[in-house]
Amino acid sequence: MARILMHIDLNAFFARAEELRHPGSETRPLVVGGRGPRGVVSTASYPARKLGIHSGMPLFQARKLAPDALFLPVDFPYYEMLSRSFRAFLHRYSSLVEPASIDECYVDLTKTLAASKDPVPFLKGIQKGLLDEIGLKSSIGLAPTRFLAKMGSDYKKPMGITIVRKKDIDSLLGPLPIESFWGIGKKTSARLRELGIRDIISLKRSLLRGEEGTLRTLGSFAPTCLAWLKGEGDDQVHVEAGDPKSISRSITLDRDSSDETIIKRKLFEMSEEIALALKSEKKKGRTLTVTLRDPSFRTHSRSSTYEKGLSSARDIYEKAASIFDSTFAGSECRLIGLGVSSLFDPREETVQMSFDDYAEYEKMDETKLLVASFNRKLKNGGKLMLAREVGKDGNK
DNA sequence: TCTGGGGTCCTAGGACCC
DNA sequence: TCTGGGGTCCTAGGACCC
Repeated sequence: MARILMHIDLNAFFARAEELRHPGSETRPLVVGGRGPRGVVSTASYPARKLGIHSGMPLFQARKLAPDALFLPVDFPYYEMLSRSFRAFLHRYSSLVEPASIDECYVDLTKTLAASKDPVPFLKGIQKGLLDEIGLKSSIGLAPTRFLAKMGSDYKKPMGITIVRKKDIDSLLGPLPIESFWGIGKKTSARLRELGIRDIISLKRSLLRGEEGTLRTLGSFAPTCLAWLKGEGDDQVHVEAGDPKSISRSITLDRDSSDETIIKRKLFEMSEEIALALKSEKKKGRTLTVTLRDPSFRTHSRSSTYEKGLSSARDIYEKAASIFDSTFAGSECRLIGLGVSSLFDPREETVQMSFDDYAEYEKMDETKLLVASFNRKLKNGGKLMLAREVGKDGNK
């Protein structure tokens, strides 16, 4: 049976959050942005957007466009708090709520709305509740798949409600510019435009015809795009947050530098933060990557993998410094970054086979050998067991 | 005074193994 | 001896999203 999914997006979330604690600011342009001489706009309020200010724009440009706007620094802990209220609010309507980012959620409303002929009043109730109780503005998409629900919530902002039924895909989404397709960004849309594909319906037609250029441009994404535009594809809402795949920190220096003491101090600070984050996730990381952005904005990275994994700030820093010394020493640096990936849970790690283990291994029957070979492949993900062994070990 | 920061996923080439 | 063919892991870079 078709599912009924809602995607709900908080409109200009950071800017709205600041309006709530700066009474009287709602009618004037408000810009939330980073610090320092190289800061960029994080979120612009709607009045600020009217002046041409948008996310990612350097702050000095935004100041030129709107010298009288209210410029405020990003305050993540405050937005996180509002985001928690937002999610708690949604849980009143469904137990199946999946946060997609700090300001958006997917909600499975199949049970709630299956019998409903007109879901609009229900959705308006959600919007009104959010606005009255928390002060947040939202837009909503309702559809049978995640992609269509997401496209729906983007269709009309702020405070929009868009229902994307399978039969309405072409008429509703067809005329939208190719840039608005979720997953197709600047580079790909520019290439598609060169092929004459300017809107979503021409993309769909081109995919249906199997045109070479389009298939080549989209690569492995092509079949997914076509499925999405047919109303197929992912319709699952995942309640449990997945484990992180990587943890990283980076900092853009106020001005370019090749000063080793400055850069190494940054590496050290980032090592400490990463170690802390790893600890709270109860993870270790096997691969360490040092990233450097040069003054011409080109990004370079060097990574190294350590079989036993890294977790302490000291280990991370020592390895990071050695990677830096061997490849980037003396380089002029705009941004320095550090990250760990190939994360694993050390408690689930299978141990190196000892000689005794090996003797045991020799005596195993064929099924056990198969299990053992699986376990060797499951490098960082737990351990496969024979059913009859499960009880023996206590749990899992 | 151009262009933040934290993520995910994909690609392509090389090493290594069977 | 003109050159196999998977499969997996690692690395570097890129596209994209919020």
